[in-house]
Amino acid sequence: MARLPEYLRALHNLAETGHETVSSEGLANAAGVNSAKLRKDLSQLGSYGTRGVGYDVGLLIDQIEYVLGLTQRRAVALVGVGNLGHALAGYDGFASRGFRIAALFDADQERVGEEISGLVVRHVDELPRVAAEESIAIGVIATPAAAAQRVADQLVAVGVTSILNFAPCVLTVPEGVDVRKVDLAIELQILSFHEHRKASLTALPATGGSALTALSGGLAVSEGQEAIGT
Amino acid sequence: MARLPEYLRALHNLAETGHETVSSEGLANAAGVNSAKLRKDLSQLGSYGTRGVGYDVGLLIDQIEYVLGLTQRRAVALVGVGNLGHALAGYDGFASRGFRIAALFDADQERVGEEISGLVVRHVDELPRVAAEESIAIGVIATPAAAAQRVADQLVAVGVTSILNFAPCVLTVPEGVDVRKVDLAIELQILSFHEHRKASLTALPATGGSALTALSGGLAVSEGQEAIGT
DNA sequence: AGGCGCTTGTGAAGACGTGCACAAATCGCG
DNA sequence: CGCGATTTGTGCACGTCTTCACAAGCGCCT
Repeated sequence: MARLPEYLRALHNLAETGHETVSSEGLANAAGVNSAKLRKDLSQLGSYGTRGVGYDVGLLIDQIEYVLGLTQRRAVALVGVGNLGHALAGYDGFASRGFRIAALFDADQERVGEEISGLVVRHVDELPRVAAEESIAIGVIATPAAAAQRVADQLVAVGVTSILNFAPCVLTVPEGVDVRKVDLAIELQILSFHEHRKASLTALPATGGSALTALSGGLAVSEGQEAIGT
Repeated sequence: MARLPEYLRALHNLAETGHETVSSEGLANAAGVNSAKLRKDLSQLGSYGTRGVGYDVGLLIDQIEYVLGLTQRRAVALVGVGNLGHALAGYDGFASRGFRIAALFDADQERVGEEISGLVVRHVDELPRVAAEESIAIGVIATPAAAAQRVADQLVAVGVTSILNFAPCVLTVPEGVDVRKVDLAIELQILSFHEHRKASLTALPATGGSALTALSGGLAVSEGQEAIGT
């Protein structure tokens, strides 16, 4: 599931603070989910918990890392070293969690040759040559939307089957290629929606008839992380 | 729903290319979703389509922007101008889609005073004063994980009720505060999982008995955007 | 005016995820 | 060795989301 990485992060935290075992309740709190859900998720991996005790932290980390395919350090190619690409190239969270940025590309000759945190930016047309040397598993697109589809095609052409897309557009890829999209503006717009909803609710606390407030009420329950705590 | 912003983006694209109306089929393709799903989503807003013709692009844009609360340009406070924060501060996708970065903060005195794309970085302790001047609607946390919870508390204290968290940790906030989390490393790990799955499937195409491959098969269907096209 | 093609809006069925509640299992202690 | 405390693993029910399929409605052409 998509929650496994979150569990893994929480487990690493626990391991660093010296915990040998965790109960599902404890891990669920650390990961921000329901304990029953967590148990169900972990039971899918094969049971690695001991009743009455909990889960062995180290063993569980190994298991999840194996399932996620993190036993091998995958090489990532990053295309587009603009504002965002720059930040991604320097983001140490990638290296510390099982990935290695293997190459940087851009279409702008101005940027080719620039060195960013130890890597030299190459022209995107050199992608086939570099891919032949290194086995690129994942491509990251941090270009403007207009260039994203072309870059995706180029990545697919050199054998990349997983793409992380930061450009605000939908990509068309052949079957068997996985695309995940991260759109920063969309995240803000979703928050804006909730703001708008909250403002409407406080403004008209009693009236609940309009389509808008009905919609808002229905959507409130789909919120991911809200009001955990105190 | 969380899909509305995606529809909005697609609609803006269509408007720029001169389209006056769209069919649900056309818009669904542009947004990468099923057409029935799109119709159901839009019907929740109140019916703004004409049978036999389609949806009026301009009208639909206005409607969605209203529902998302984008009629007012919301002020965003960004805390943490490290690698990622720097990029976010300069990201023009925010400004072009209804948001205004109102202030930049950091806890590091080294960074305070630095100017990034027209804004001066202030110390995070000045947050209350700035919040009193400008009505901050949304806070963005781009700090290391260790500092995130403290920053979240500070944001909540000055009245922020929506937070976008880029730090790899779960935040505890009071009821009524919405938190959305974006973790770049997790996105890569999910892709890695799919890579691992694909590799396992090609390696052992016939054997389907292990818990691992069973898990993988079940997860394949939960993929968001896969194999649109050709 | 009438019919035809196209598109929306929606009812119903199915798949899916979620959470409760409890049985099974393990450890520690007397 | 037995008992109680604790925790996992899971059957079951519920609500939600998704998808198909089709009736209702609209415009255009004759």
